[in-house]
Amino acid sequence: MPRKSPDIPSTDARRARILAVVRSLAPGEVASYGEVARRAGFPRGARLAARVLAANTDPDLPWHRVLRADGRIAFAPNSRGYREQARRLRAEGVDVRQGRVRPPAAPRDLDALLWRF
DNA sequence: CCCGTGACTCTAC
DNA sequence: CGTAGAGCCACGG
Repeated sequence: MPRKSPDIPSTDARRARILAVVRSLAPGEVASYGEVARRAGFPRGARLAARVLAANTDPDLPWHRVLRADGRIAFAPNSRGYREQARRLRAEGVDVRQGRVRPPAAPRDLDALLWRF
């Protein structure tokens, strides 16, 4: 018999897609919860991504490469997870300052680029 | 079924 | 930079 809703992926399927994206992050590469969700196909699934990580048990999952949209670590400052995440990121050469990862600098000649039109 | 609770995000002040 | 509110999604009571 036909399935009830073939179009909307089950919660399990969503969880799997989210995990796949997180696992695809290379060492030293970081992404926000929202970005992870988007890559997995869920434009508004930031909270979903967070939930999936919170429930994860796989010790090999690179969960530490996922941060808030502004580059800050999501855990409460100085909490267990906070310190652990900062430690893991630095171990990969990521620059973490005040619980925050340096955002990519804008191109120096961005203005020239825009005004050249 | 309503309601509270997050490893969230965006927009307005 | 900081706070407040609203939207968002899955879960558990």
